Amino acid sequence: MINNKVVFIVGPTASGKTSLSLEIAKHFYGEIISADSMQIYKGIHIASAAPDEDEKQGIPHHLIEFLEADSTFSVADFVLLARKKIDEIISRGKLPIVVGGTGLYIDSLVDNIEFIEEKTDYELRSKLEAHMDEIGAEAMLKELSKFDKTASEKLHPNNRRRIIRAFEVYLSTGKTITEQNINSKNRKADFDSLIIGINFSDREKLYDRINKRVDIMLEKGLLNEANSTFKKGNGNGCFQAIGHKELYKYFENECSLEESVENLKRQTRRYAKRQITWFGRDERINWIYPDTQNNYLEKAFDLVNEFLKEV
RNA sequence: GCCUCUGUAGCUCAGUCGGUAGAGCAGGGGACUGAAAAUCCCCGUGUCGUUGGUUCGAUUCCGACCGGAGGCA
Repeated sequence: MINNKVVFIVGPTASGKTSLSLEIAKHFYGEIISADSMQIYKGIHIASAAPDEDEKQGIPHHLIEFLEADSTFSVADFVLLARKKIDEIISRGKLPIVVGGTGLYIDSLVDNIEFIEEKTDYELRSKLEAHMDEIGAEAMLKELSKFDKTASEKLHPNNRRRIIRAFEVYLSTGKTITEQNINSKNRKADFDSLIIGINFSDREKLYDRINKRVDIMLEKGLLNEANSTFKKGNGNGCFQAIGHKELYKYFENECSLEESVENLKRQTRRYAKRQITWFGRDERINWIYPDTQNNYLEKAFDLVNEFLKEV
């Protein structure tokens, strides 16, 4: 009987996911699949904290730095690619380890969310954006309520992006986003998941790590890297990444380097907080705390061992 | 040493003609199904420097003391 088992490692940025995943990969004969919406891109190596060749320690890494900077990408693309990688790794008799901080990607994979065939229609999207600019978000919500009351009641008028998405789905498929969301959960994943979460009991410790990591990024040449994307960004793809856009203000002489760096650190801290909120609601996650458990690595190994023993 | 200004939320500061106080930033909580490192929502109790006095009642008025800034010698 073939065991279809996948280990997930999640947690906020700078919590130590990469090094934990390497330890587990070495110990359990695994390969790593990144579930990170920014590490997929080329050109932001430092800002996205993608592992260097020597950091990878010979462990195969997948879905890292393979997309051009301005390429569009979506959760649906991620799930498709990650599924393929999981199957490949299992067929090689190795353990797939999915590592990342993008909660939406992780959940969609774990819960086997089935996305519809239709690709994103960017033309339709910009038309809808223009339409919203004209008539306003409130009016759009009212229109939405005519065909999808559930969605319209859940959406806040300021959340323009999601209102537009609700229209996109309806106009391109004829089904409401509410229906689609229900249909997307018809089948469970055909693999078993163990989710390990890393977090710090003391948030300040995590924030310290974030601040220090940004300093290290600067030493590694973050300014040069950011300068190479400066003025190329169209707000899509990797240009949304925290790490470059905060420095643009400095390049434009709108603030000092120090202010830019402080802002960059703050944005990263806030991002970590959002990640903690996202993962916090998932009761399947087995949390480990490096700052208060000095045997946290053993604990993680135990979790994986037990998981692999299960039939 | 004397004079003036100042001490209110983690920070910068409002304010109360005496009825125990509120903004911005920081921070916290939450949502999340094709842009997700994105997008969006909600949240302000603090010995009003300390201590005496006046008062029914003081953070607010008066005195002293202790910090801070400036001026005169």
